[in-house]
Amino acid sequence: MASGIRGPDGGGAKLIDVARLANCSPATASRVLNGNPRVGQDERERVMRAAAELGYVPNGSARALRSTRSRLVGAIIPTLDHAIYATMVDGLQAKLAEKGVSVIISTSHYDLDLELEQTRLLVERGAESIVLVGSTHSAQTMSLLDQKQVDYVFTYTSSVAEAGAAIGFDNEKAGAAAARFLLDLGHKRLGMIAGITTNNDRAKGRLDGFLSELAARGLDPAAVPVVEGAYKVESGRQAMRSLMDVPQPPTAVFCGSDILATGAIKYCHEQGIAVPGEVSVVGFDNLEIAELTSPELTTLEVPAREMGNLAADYILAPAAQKRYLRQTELPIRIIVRDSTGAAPSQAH
Amino acid sequence: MASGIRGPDGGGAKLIDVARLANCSPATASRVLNGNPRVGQDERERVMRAAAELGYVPNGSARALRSTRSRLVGAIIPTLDHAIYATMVDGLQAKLAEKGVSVIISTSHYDLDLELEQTRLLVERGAESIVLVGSTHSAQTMSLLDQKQVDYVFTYTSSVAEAGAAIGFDNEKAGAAAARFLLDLGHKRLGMIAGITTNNDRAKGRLDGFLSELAARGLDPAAVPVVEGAYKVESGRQAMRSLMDVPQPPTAVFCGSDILATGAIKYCHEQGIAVPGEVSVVGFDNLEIAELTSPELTTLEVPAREMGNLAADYILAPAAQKRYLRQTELPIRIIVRDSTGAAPSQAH
DNA sequence: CGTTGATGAGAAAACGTTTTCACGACAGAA
DNA sequence: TTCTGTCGTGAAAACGTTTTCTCATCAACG
Repeated sequence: MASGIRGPDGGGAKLIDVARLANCSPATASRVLNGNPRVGQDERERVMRAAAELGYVPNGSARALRSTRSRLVGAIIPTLDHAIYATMVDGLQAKLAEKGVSVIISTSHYDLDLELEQTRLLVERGAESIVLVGSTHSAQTMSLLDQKQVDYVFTYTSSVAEAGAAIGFDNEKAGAAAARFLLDLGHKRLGMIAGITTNNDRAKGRLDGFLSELAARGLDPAAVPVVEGAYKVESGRQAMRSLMDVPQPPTAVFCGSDILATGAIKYCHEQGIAVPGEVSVVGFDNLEIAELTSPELTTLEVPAREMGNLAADYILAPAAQKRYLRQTELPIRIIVRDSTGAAPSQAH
Repeated sequence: MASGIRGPDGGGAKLIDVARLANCSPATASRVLNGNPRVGQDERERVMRAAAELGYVPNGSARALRSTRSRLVGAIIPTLDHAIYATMVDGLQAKLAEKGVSVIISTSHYDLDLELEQTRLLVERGAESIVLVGSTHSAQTMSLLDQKQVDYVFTYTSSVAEAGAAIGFDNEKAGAAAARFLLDLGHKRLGMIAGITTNNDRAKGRLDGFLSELAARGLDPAAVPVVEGAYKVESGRQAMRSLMDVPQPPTAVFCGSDILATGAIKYCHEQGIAVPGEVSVVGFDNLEIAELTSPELTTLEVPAREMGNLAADYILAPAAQKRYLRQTELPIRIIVRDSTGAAPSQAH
């Protein structure tokens, strides 16, 4: 009881215990542990040894409180159940972990009010930056971030806000690229299975880009059948049915996600509709499953991991460099496989 | 400059600002905001109004420091790139978020030393509980958790440590169930494509369970061909080749993951090997892709989301109840689809 | 030899909460 | 009336760091 020093068994040695054992002040111990160079060689070694001996683990809350740097980043994504988001977070986390920054994750389920709540919680936790998906967010969310001076990054989009960054791609260009690809194959009757566009600028962008490219090529966008569906195989299947079960079905269908495309192809199999013989199908995302369907899926590649990596780079960049990184538009490649082909010659 | 109160524009109103505006002490303001009932109705309302007006967001670091409760949980998984883990985390996060608890995520890439490092970081951040995958962890990791009194939960396993909890299933039983299923179909020549078993008690358990069930049924486990592969489609494909490209190939192959099984089936397609005509294939996980292969995949269902949910329940449970929840073994269902069938009649 | 500047170290304040303690008011019991 | 107990409130300590001062010491310089 004589000594106030808690042993390694005590549940938690504190900085002052390290200092005592190293025979120096807490200030010096702190400097050593934070790599501050203004400290002598012998002190440094004594402190390091003491810290190791006590199994010292700093208290992050105290550190964050005093230094106002939490080394915490928040990420709010719609769901982890979709590989496209999980992979982005994986890339984000991997890059940040290298620099000792941790990621708090939360899911919004495409609900902007929930997103606001999650944002508030992340700000409360001291997140220094927050990664968001897309560019559509509630005004309150944005003003909260603004007010609390929390840096933020939009992903999966290239449209940047006044502040913050956008690391992603242009969904409209992507939709247009899909249209162009199918038109160049000679298709005249096109359709689209889009993701739910409500509060989802990515799904909306792909749809808009697709339709305006068709318009630019002289087709009437109003005549193009469009069905929206949640990102589930089954909704892709049903959407395909409503698209195909008409007198003059489309000869090419662009899907806002590989999941939807997979469902669409599944429906074709069931109905004996030849892909790409009767109908070409284009997906979006280039998930692992795109290589598993038969025929293998033509799709647009989304650089999910790369967005995560680049978001991390932006977050870690010194303030001076941020302005050069804040708007990063990644190219979208089209991966041509076997689910697309030339338009069938007029059958009807 | 007269007032010390920072407006909502100031970047951050503090508790004392709220108190001033509400004309009370910080102590009272704190009590109100934490739902402490011992405070008058009128005070309560004044504080709530003041907090709302200032857009007050508490400082989590200060709160955690003083109260020693961070409301933070850590999760260390091998990778987010595998749906089985991403879904578990999704389930975990969803349940915890309901109670205002945040999840810090980090990935170990199946490396126990990396895991130790991540653990240290999570402890430093003040994580009150840590969710781990499997039951194989470095001694240092376990002693660190023990020493710092951090509660922990193993998942994807049913083997519990001295302390902490295990929420999962018995991988050996699962492997045995797969063996039994195939044996009952009349198969005599079995093979297995396992995940990498190094440092992976789940992969090892499935393999062990599979082999010992075969032994129990009179087959020689040493004669059963086993190939290990990383959880990639391509390694499943290659593994299947080395299994099938022999004089007397197995008539049934158990794969430690649907990903591997998918690769196996892909190889069979390429080689014109009939599934399940010539060889039956069983997967593991019941991923979404199990319904997308042709034939659709027979597989063992892993309750990933449920494990996440139950881990959250355990973490949130009051200490008194924890002992009843700490060992939860979930049943493993076998989902019979079309990739399995009776053993072919002797051909050779 | 006195002055200056750089260097290494410690004392103490500060970060923004929560919590303990103490106190006054007020109600009910004696 | 006086005592006892409950209730609502505030003052101040405490949480474990980092950071700002301040102060020696010592080398270099004029």
